[in-house]
Amino acid sequence: MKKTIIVFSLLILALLLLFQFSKYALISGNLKTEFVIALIAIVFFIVGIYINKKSLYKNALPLNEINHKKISELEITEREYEVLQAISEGLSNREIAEKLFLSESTIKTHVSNLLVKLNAKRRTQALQIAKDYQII
Amino acid sequence: MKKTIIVFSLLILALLLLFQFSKYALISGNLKTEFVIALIAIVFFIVGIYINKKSLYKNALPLNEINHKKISELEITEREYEVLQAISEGLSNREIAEKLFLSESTIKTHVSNLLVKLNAKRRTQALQIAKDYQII
DNA sequence: ATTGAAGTCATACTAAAGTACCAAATCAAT
DNA sequence: ATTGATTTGGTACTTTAGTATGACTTCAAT
Repeated sequence: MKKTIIVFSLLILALLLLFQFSKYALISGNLKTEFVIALIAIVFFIVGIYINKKSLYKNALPLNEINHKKISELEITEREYEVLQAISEGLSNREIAEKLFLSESTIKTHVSNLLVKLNAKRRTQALQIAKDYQII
Repeated sequence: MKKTIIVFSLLILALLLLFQFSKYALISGNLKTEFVIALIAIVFFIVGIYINKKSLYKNALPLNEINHKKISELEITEREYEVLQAISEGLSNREIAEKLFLSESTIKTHVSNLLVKLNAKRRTQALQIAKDYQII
């Protein structure tokens, strides 16, 4: 917020200077009218783009971030979450076991627990629900 | 593409008119210099915001649209695609059969064909690949 | 020191998914 | 009218997924 104030103050200051400069330049006849107009146009054009970009990236883009609150809300543990991510990669239980250096039994346990916690009947449904919650 | 050309042509035309108008206004002394400068600044400011918004929404936001080309490239049929969508909703083969008023056998056939076409070993992997291709 | 949560693994089972192969109906395009 | 792609469905089979239950270990917190 402080940063925004400073930036805008500097911006207004710069614009005032530009106004004064352009008036002086026109009156004294050192510069052509076209040039001054073009300069002003370019400066405001860039300012418009800059301000718009800032506001768009900050407000309009809800860049799907992971909802860590929801993960702990659902009481999903570290290991279970790792397994969930592996499922979303399309791995089988055996492949997940190999990836995490665990037995297939352990993966099955984790998957079962995940299904209960996500209130899902299948791993594909778990994926759909997890995406809904934005936890993957 | 045609629309873009028309819009930009009109824009350039408008700007040329503005240039001429401002030059005339300044020379004839009907308007104050500040007013003309402010007018130009505002116009270009708005144009800057407008152009930037357009380009941002079209380029920076990969607003996950479905890649229909890829679907036909993979030779995925209508029915198969319906089944793929149902899988992504987390449905079982039996549930998909009920939803589409088909037998479970038929769904299994479609799923098998989908797995071949998507080069996947499992339905979860099919989902991951389909998302990669942006076809779901 | 005890408790409780997390993680690991096994057995035995049922359910669902997936494969292979075949057969038949539909339907648009030549 | 025939062809070829799509769609539907069946049987028989193998593989994978998921459940239920129990046991053991670790490790942080009381």
